[in-house]
Amino acid sequence: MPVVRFAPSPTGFLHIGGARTCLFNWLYARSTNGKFILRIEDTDQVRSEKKYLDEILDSLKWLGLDWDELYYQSERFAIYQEYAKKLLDCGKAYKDGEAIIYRIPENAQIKFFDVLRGEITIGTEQLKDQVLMKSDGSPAYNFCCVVDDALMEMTHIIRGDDHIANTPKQIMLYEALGLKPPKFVHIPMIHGEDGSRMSKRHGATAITEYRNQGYLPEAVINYLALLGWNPGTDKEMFSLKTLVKEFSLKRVNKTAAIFDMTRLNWVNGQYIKDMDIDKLTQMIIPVLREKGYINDNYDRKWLTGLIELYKTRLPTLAHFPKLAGFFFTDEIEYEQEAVDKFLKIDNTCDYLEKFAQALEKSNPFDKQQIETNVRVLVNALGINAGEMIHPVRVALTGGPVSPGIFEIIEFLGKEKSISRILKVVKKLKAKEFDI
RNA sequence: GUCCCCAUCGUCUAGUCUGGCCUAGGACAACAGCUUUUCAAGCUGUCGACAGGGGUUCGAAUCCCCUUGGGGACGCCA
Repeated sequence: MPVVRFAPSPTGFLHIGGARTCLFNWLYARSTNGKFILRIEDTDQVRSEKKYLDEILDSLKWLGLDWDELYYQSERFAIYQEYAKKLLDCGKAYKDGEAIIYRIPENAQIKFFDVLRGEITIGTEQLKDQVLMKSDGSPAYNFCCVVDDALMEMTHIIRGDDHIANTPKQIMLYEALGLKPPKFVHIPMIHGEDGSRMSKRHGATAITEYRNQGYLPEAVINYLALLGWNPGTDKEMFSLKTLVKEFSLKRVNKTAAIFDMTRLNWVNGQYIKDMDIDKLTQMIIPVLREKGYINDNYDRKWLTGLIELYKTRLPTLAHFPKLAGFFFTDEIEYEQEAVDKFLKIDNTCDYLEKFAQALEKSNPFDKQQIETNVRVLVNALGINAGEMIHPVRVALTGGPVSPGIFEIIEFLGKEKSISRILKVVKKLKAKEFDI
């Protein structure tokens, strides 16, 4: 039975690259009926923090990646000490103060087989003696990693290819301890736009940031899965469930991938567009609460309808309050450019007043009736509907872009729509828009 | 600097192992059109790549070598 692990260090947030490494391990385990172990590498007592641990665990749960067993290296120091002593006793390691150091054999070639890359060879002249146990009694990474991977009976180590250089060091320790090495699978890293390793300066790297920005876990998973893996078909929408069905290590590639936010946005938008409307509403409610746009008394049915209007326009959940904010506040910020283009036109005031009258007469106040009345008005005036609609849109929303104007008016309501239009007429007459 | 890894459209990639089906396919982006009250969505189309040079072969994106380019590792961090 395959056994794999993800081994984050709680010295920082769960990184987008770490999340993908975790995903590939998890997928391999779940697709092979194997075991997925989460091992917290908290050996650095100073830099490890509870808040990071909590954040990592939360992020994994949010992504839907569950684990079968959980270990903390900080609870296993005695084990590492014991194994270090073995190496000391047989002369393969020596003491330097309190520290225990592994002696690198001279003039040897270390070979190992990487599942993706084939055989990799490194001469031991490249390596320095390795610290096994530090002077403070804590184990060094390459050592406790080997001990744990062996004791936990890992069959495959799937990790970033930045670990290739660690592998020969670890291979030597397996051999020195008489333990059987697992198979190594070094997956490519995720890079930023400039082609270097993804880091903060490339933008958001922590999974929580994406969560806070309104990305859906399904979208993040889908996007990440296709970064370095592909199904060999044109299919590109994958749930965790379908990934489990189709994932294969054989289809993981060797080249680093550049993280493309634009594509993530597209994937996220696809999920939002196709999401169950009630579920989507449920997810947007907290976003609106946080903005102070709604409190406990809101019209759920109205809100659901409104979100329906916007769901094809949302790269992220956070875009909803940005795009539809004018429904929730009367303090409209008028974009100067839109004002200049659509409001500062000869007959605007007259048109707007007539439009308001047409709204007044709309009964019932729904988009069909509103449109009918407006079309009649437009015909009577002998103008194109657009000449009327564009100024109205700016008056109601403050900007030149929105969903269909008649829907907007229906959702805004008769009173608000009319008062906003008349307010703009007033402003125009008072020349308040002139700078 | 030393060692290691990698190399197909701007980006993610298919094709490479098992050479011919590749006048190199798909998706995102960009651009154009349809629709139309704007935007989005949707549909249609356009632009766009085998890093370079040598081999091997009847035939190379695919195999080999070199060059170049990019990345990573060289901690009592993980």
